[in-house]
Amino acid sequence: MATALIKKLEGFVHLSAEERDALTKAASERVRRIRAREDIIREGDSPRDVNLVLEGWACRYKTLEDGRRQIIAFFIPGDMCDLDISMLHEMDHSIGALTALTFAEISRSTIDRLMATYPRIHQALAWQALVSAAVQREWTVNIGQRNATERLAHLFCELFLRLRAVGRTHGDICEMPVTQTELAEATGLTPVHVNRTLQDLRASGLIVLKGRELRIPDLAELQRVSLFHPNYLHLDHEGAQFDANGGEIKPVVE
Amino acid sequence: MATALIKKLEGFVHLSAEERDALTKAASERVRRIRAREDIIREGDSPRDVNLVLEGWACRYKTLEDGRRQIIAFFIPGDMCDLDISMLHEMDHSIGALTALTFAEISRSTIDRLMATYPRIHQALAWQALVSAAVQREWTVNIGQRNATERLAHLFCELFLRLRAVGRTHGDICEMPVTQTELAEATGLTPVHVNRTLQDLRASGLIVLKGRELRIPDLAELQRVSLFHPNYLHLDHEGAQFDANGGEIKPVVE
DNA sequence: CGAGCGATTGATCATAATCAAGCGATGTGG
DNA sequence: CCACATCGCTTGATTATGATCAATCGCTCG
Repeated sequence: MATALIKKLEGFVHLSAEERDALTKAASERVRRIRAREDIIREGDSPRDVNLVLEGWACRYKTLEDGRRQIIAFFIPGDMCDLDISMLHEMDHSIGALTALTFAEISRSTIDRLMATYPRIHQALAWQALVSAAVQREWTVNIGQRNATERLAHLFCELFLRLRAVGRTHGDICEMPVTQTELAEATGLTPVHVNRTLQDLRASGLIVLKGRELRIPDLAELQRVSLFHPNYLHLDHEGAQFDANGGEIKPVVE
Repeated sequence: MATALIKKLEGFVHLSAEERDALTKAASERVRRIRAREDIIREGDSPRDVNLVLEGWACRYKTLEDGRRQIIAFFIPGDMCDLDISMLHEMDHSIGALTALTFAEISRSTIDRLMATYPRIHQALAWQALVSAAVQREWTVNIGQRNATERLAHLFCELFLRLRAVGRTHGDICEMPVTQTELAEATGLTPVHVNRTLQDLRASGLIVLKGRELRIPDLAELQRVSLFHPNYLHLDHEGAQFDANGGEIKPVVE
């Protein structure tokens, strides 16, 4: 089921029933399940299919030869790993599961057919690729300029909004199935320092984090302390002009 | 003149004379010059044309409301700023000149026509977009995991190789027309610390940096100390199968 | 029950930030 | 042509954020 992807894309453009079906079908072709900590693909491998996360979380990461690891991106349900990386001969990073993971392997040809047949899907996927790039840029800012508290708070804001965009929040609660070590790897901090910073955030009432669940009692306040601005997520239905429900359809521009 | 761009793209695929002409023509349509520190476009603006750097350096950056600035990317001659960002309604970052800058404004329609007419150009530009994304990822790793010495050394390695790919090196020398403050903004360090770290790098003979010129006496050694691996730049003529000089031409896959 | 993992705590250390001042080159206006 | 302002670089002293090292605790699972 590609409900998360469809929900996310519909935040950009309304899809027709046919288009939704086509996406669902593509995402059902080949469904794989792996356990937490297994890799989907590793640095040095040659890229194969496009992977769509259906259930669970994954991450993109790079490892330095002395073992330091940086998580470069989190993938939540509805996220596609590298729509077009197949043009490169060799992966320059790895993708691994953070939790038990269900994902769809979608072949290059299926994606191509999908995009050729349904210009709106092409548009929507291209838009998602742009948003992913914007997220990557914001991570650079986050690690480069924000202190530990801001970094973690900012990451929580981002993940909460992204989860909400795929219908994975319940009120002010979302899942947060990552270890403190993984948060550390994503933010460029040490696990010990993440632990202490989380305690600060909890003590100030900004987050309620327990087990694999995060509650954000006051999102606006958490955004304020982390200097978070959601503009880079481009969540505001920008593709309305391409709607399935009327509105002109601009030529697909890539 | 789009020689830098052409040189760079030809590191990926050989272009025909006609294709080179088409690129040169597109890059001559509208040439603009601005002074150092002026912006090409600012966060909040709506994206317009594609900008191609012809001469000088520029950067992509984001500013936090309290004034902290992170440089997210450097643009050197031959670099295009956001091939396809026009799909977004609003810039989530700014692009500014680091030096006196000459750049070509290429309209969306010209780019589209170029890519539609010349599949190899489409391929090559798409490849460049992927490389830019890979560079962005590596910056995340750089800032997140490397210490000050490694970060600066790594940045120098990257810039040197990118400059070499556009024919802008002379032996082991390249231009480096950025201030220490800008290096600080790019690496997430303070200017003071950049200054001291540069002194260390100079003292250990790894770099000779003076004025706006950088010499790297032993690139392999600089790569070693910065844990630099050039794989993410994908410089290895990966698009040979799309060559103008024989070789099958695969369908454009975007 | 023991192993292993993730979270937590304490103590200490180090890298890098901050604050403040000075230097040298460049450029400009009186 | 000199005085002065500016900018980028450099230096010193001090501070602080976050890293490191090491150990413990609680929980789950085989």
